[in-house]
Amino acid sequence: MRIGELAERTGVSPRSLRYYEQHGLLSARRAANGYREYGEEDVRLVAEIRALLSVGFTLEDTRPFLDCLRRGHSSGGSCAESVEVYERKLKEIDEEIRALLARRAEVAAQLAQSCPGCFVRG
Amino acid sequence: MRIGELAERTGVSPRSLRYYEQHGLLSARRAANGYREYGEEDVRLVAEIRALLSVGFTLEDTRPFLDCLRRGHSSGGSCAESVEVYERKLKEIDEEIRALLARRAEVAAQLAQSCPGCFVRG
DNA sequence: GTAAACATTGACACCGACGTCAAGGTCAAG
DNA sequence: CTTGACCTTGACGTCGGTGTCAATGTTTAC
Repeated sequence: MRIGELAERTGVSPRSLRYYEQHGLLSARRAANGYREYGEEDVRLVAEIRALLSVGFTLEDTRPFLDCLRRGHSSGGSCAESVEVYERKLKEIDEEIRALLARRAEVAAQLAQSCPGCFVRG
Repeated sequence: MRIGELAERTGVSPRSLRYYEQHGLLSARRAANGYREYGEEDVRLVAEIRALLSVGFTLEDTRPFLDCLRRGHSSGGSCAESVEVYERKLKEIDEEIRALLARRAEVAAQLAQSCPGCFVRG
């Protein structure tokens, strides 16, 4: 399968696939003419990348999951390294939520001060 | 007062002050030599910018607050336009919080599936 | 007089995941 | 042979608020 087909089957642009490869997340053997050649398993790898990106992981975060799949695991998250990433991300998200709640309180307080009549639900 | 003094008094770099001016948030008359000349009121304006940036406003968001102060109001938030910005920001923050909570749930669910033994507080 | 500190404008660098364009090679169908 | 669809690499643009450097002019202090 060449890059166009993989792109179509995964819904990911060729540009992105090359980008993933450039960062060592995907690999492809080359045909005689220099074209990238992918196998069926790459569809799964790309799907894993997208699933993780969609929940806020960075590309770098996805690396352990791909390694895990390549090692033959049926789930990318079933390796120790992946679990560590999960837990780190949960911590990061919790921290972001806390920061946002604090910001919300500050903004609401400023609004209340500037505009005593304005009612702020929350 | 020249830019260096204003920078020192507000704790904002000269670079940032020029950037604010470039985006029409601050203005300065020019001395004969081309140097920017600021007045006392600019200290207040810069403080307003920083206060708002620190709670997550963009530079553009601060514009109504500065206009409000220039119109003579003692608080930058006591004009209708500013209140609108406050309310918009609260909505944005609430939306971000909701999105983060949703992401957290997704990540926790993925982790639970990959690693049934892992306990996730929250 | 001269060095240090300060001012000016302009422009590049950063971060991340791409979109998009450029300039070209490859290949199947007509 | 030609058109057009597909592939290649390389490089710039995005977004925001600066840091930093360059090259040059000004003021201040000794």
